[in-house]
Amino acid sequence: MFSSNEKLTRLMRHVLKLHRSHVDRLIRDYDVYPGQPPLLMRLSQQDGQSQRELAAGMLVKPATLTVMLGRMEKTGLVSRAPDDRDQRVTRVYLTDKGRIAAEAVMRAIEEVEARCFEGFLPEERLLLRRFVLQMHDNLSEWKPD
Amino acid sequence: MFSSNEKLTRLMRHVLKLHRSHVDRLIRDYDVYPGQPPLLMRLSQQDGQSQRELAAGMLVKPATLTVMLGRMEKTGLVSRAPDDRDQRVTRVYLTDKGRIAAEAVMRAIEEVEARCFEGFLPEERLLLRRFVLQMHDNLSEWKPD
DNA sequence: AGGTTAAAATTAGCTAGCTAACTAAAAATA
DNA sequence: TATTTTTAGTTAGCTAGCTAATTTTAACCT
Repeated sequence: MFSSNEKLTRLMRHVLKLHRSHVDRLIRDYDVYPGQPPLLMRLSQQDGQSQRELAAGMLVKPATLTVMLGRMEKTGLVSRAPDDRDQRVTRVYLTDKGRIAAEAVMRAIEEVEARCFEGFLPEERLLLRRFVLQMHDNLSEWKPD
Repeated sequence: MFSSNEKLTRLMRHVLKLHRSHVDRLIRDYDVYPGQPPLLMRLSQQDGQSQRELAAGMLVKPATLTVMLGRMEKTGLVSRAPDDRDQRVTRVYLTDKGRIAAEAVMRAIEEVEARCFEGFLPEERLLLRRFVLQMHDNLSEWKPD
């Protein structure tokens, strides 16, 4: 299915697509849509972050988050409240429903991740991480000529 | 920036995002939008494929392609014509403009790919491919319990 | 203090991807 | 042959992501 001159990045894209669709399937009953798991994870690690902080942590643009949070507020997963000190910033909180969803998401991710790296030795996992980090450094240090 | 308990898949997602944005930047002058490079590459390898074949090769749903091709027809990168034998199938062809864009895309991808794997030994590349293939197999053989 | 600059969030408008429901043509079958 | 089933493609409606422009509030600076 994947010939050996197939670009590795294409293969990686496909793997991540599978990863995401598995997670989606496992949390289908929680009103959580495909892009939202990372947000729920971050909020359950630290509740009440500003949208800017969340966007930075999720490597996503603030505008993307604005729309996403609007939807999640509507489905009752999060609530928003302005910061006391700085009226510009909006802080985001998990609702009870959101907390339940976040735990389901956490379990789902752990499960998919475990499957994904089944058969990997610990040192292979480390090596893989080193490779991906090197790819990251190669691409992020690259200023256009 | 990426703590060692950060999920590896998240890191991979970020790397692919960088990869895509670099390619986008390099082809900015050819009316080619982010999802279109894979399509142009496939068509330049074999012109006149059916939409179904293209969708399967790109690992994308046919409905996605319908919309995408509509846009690309409008920007003049591709043309569509019904198959002679089977009136259900639509075949897709590169225009002259599309062929020029496809070559630019090819150069851009090669350039980014080269950057991405700079400093990798050939055997490291192979090892990485083996890892990613194993991830792929782990996730695609997984039938939900 | 008052005017300017910077920062946080939103809005508008686009592309990409999905699912589900539909149409039309070909193939299979009774 | 007539009916049913399968296949290719489209349409509608959604989420996710982006950029660019706008608004509002805080910070800065003379």
